[in-house]
Amino acid sequence: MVAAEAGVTRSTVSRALNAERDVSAATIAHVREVAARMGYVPNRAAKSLASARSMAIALVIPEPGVLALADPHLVAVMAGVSRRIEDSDYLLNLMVAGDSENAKIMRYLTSGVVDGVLVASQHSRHDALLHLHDLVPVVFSGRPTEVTDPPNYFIDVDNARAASVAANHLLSLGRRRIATITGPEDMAAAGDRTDGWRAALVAAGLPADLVGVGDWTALGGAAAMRALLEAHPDIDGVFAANDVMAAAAVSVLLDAGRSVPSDVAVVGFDDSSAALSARVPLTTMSQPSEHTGEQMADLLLRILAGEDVPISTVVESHLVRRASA
Amino acid sequence: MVAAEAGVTRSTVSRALNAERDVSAATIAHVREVAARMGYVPNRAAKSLASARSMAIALVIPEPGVLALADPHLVAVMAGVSRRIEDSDYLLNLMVAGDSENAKIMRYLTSGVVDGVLVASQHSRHDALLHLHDLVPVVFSGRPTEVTDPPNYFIDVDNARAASVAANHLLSLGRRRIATITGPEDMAAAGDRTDGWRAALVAAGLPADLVGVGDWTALGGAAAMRALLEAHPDIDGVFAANDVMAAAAVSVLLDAGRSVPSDVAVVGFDDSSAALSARVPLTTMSQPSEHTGEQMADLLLRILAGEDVPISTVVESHLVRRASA
DNA sequence: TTGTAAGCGTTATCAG
DNA sequence: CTGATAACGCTTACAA
Repeated sequence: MVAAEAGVTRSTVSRALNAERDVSAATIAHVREVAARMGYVPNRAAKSLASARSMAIALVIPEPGVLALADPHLVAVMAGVSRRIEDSDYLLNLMVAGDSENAKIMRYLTSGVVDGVLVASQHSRHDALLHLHDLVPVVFSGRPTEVTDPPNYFIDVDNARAASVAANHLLSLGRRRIATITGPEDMAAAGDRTDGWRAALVAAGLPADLVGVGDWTALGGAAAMRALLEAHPDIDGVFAANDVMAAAAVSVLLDAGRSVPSDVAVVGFDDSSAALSARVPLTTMSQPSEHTGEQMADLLLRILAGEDVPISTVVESHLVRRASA
Repeated sequence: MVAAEAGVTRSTVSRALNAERDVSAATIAHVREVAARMGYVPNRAAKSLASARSMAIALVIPEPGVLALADPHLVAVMAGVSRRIEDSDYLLNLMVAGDSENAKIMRYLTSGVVDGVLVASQHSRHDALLHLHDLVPVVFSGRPTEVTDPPNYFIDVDNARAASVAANHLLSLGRRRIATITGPEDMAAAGDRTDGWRAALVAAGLPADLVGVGDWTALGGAAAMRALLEAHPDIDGVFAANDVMAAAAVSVLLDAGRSVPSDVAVVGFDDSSAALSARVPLTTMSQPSEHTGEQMADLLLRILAGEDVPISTVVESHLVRRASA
């Protein structure tokens, strides 16, 4: 460590640069001055090897790149995480994990380069992530697909309840043939929303038979809507599990000559930017996406600091009325 | 290293796990079997400290989080990078760098945790990145704002030429009051596009006075369009420096009662997803965004492998005609 | 408050 | 082909 040319030993330099304690103020100032002048940057690998901490946190998005980043909810979660981590001492590593490189990522996450892991949007096919917490603290956004023995920390809305609220709103509008466009079947949040929608219809004495499986994307949502409409032209209400699919559904409906909301009322989920840029502004279930991200980061930071935190945190969701329903 | 319990020394384990050479096939098989059984994951910090390589690459997006991820061009670049890196031995670290944490990021990039850096969307206010290549190989997407002494590697379209093509297309449509909505003034690509637009108008003997400054975002594009329209109601053509702003401009025009393209013709840039989801499908200058990402990654990988590569790589752009012009 | 010295978990050099 | 042994650059008791 060349900075020892400041007239002191490496230990002192280390202390001056990090601890701020057990060193005289004068030494601190001097060492820092010299370090700055020499453009010294501590080697992070050596640092974490010696201290057994990396001061880095990984945010894992287990989705093929492009897909994930087209989802405003996920992007907002990322922004929240990023903001909260920024003003901590930790550094954020964003990893968009396509299916292929899952093993690679797992190896990375367990190799000691990160002190904690944040997982957004977990699918059941990525169940390795569920057991990652044996080796490093993990916080999920969205209920994990499986309850593990030491349970996983997570932040989520009450998806089933929120979906029921959405379905009930459509019912209160007098709709009787209410379909749902779901998220991917291997995600807990998606399943919960479908369950909530079904419960509301059943409670109203209606059959819950109109289900189109989507995948959060506009393409998937449009395809589901088209199939639904063709098989059941009498549809008069749609609850889509996110705004992106809802917006796509609105497009399909309009193109098919139906008016929204008079012929078919549509409710989305997320209250994301997609809700406002849809051809008909969407009525939707709000979800504090960015706040969720901040909460995830905050929780992890606290776990890392040794605090005790609750396993699950429920964030609020409520109906936001706009033009589509 | 517990795996030494396989009956050999650490050295042999290391060789068996990495090199595949200087070890007998039998030993390799045995060691790997034991390692797998024990769930052994090499410590990455120790590894890079000893080998002086991290096998990681950083992709830096020097934009405040949300902004960047709302830009389909950037997202596509990211996807391309990600794809190319995935099937290399390197690991990708995505860092969205808000203004605040610039120093933090610079320290990270120079601390030896990454072997190379990819920079998307560089602004002149982030000029520290321009000199990063003294310490670690760097490849930019988009011409850097400044020519440094050892020059920086970059991939870009010929922005000025492409902008001229766009402006000339509007001219060929008989438009005479052609405005431009620019990108942020501190980005080279944005400036080049404005220059190209200006050159075309001047060559046609027209004044190039209608300039609205945008920032790549829908909000910025809409604001610029509104201001332009108010100050110059006679506008009959608009060249927006990206599709997102072009789409926003179309919205503003329609809401102001102008029809597109009859009253005002609009040309965008990128040929991104935004071009198709605009209220009037956009005529735009294509840019192979995802390919650009792949090229960036490829170039860096080759530099890392010790190959000689060209400083600048120009990718193709051409006019894509749709409804808006 | 500062120095000394022992690691941290790997790779790499050099013998054997 | 394999085993010792010395780094890698830093932190951290433990002494001084």
